[in-house]
Amino acid sequence: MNHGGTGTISGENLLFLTDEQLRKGIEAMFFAYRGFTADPDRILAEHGYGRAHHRALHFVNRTHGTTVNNLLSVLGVTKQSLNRVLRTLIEDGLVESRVGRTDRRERNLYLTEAGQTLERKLSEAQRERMRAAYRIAGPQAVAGFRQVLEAMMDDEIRRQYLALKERR
Amino acid sequence: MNHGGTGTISGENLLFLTDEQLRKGIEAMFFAYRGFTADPDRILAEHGYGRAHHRALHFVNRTHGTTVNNLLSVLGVTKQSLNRVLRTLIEDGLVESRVGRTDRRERNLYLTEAGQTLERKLSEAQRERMRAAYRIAGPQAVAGFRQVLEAMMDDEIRRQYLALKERR
DNA sequence: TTGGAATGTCAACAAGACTGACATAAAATA
DNA sequence: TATTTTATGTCAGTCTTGTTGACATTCCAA
Repeated sequence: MNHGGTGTISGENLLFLTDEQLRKGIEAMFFAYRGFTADPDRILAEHGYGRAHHRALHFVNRTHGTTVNNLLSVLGVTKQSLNRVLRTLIEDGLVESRVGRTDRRERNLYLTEAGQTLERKLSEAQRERMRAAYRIAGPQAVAGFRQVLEAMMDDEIRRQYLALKERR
Repeated sequence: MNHGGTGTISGENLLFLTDEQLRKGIEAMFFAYRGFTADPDRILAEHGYGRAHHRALHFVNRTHGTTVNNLLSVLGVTKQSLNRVLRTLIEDGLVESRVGRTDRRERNLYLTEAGQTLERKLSEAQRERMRAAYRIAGPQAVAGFRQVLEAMMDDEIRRQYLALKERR
């Protein structure tokens, strides 16, 4: 059985990919994702919302005026599922849905003042944890973190992620 | 507005932590987790199972003879929720539940042959994606990846993760 | 020996995902 | 112009997986 060190000397590239190393990565991903969502989850619960609402708020804020269809492909859920979430957010006055100018079938989505307030609160909590993790791990680790995550995405999703990443 | 480079020169440690950088990390985490679960999800669906079953199989395999209580704290769900999943796995002959020897209130959990077969199939699919991502990103990136993930966990969870990590 | 604590099971419910069917309005096209 | 396609929304029903509450069993310590 190979040792499991994370040496950087070339030649270890093969030894490196043991099932043990991979398993650790898998478990780290599982446990870290729990931490990743923990803080927003607490805030959402206070408001009677769930993770689905957070995702919608995040991406509406991210791309002001996005259409429902656009949001669907980013979130990777069905329109029925998204619609339920979106409807409550609109009813509660956090999201505004305007009929499209050029194509009146479309709905352009925007956050209201209240929506922006909640979104900021959620993302600030999530950023704070990410910031702490980044500080502990250091710049070089962060670069590696993002590289591995990007390589882990499905091709189609990575395309969307990269397009989104460059915006603004 | 600061530039967003991931430079390694010391002194950039502060510039580095812009909201933009943090947001990219957050979105990368979100999209990557989808990829992370995609392959097992497909296999599970064929068998009529969900992610909860995968998690149970993984950790029962990981720590043979573990108790229900032990599993609960690792998985972070209620015992009732876990019990439903566990019951179907036992009924389907993938998991065996033996009354504890020293404490007969406890149940010790084991994978059967069939359980091991499915677990291997699932973890092999997940490892394969992780392996591909690791290969693309390189050894140094992987080290950083794990460092950031570990820093992102809740303290209690990290404690469990590290204890689990050292096993075997 | 008895009452509390630990462990596990059963029942009922809720959130949020899914599919399928269908309605409406608008755009695109034949 | 008539027809088809597209974008969106809604209703109904199902499934997974989380929740709480109630309860049975077992162990241990007062």
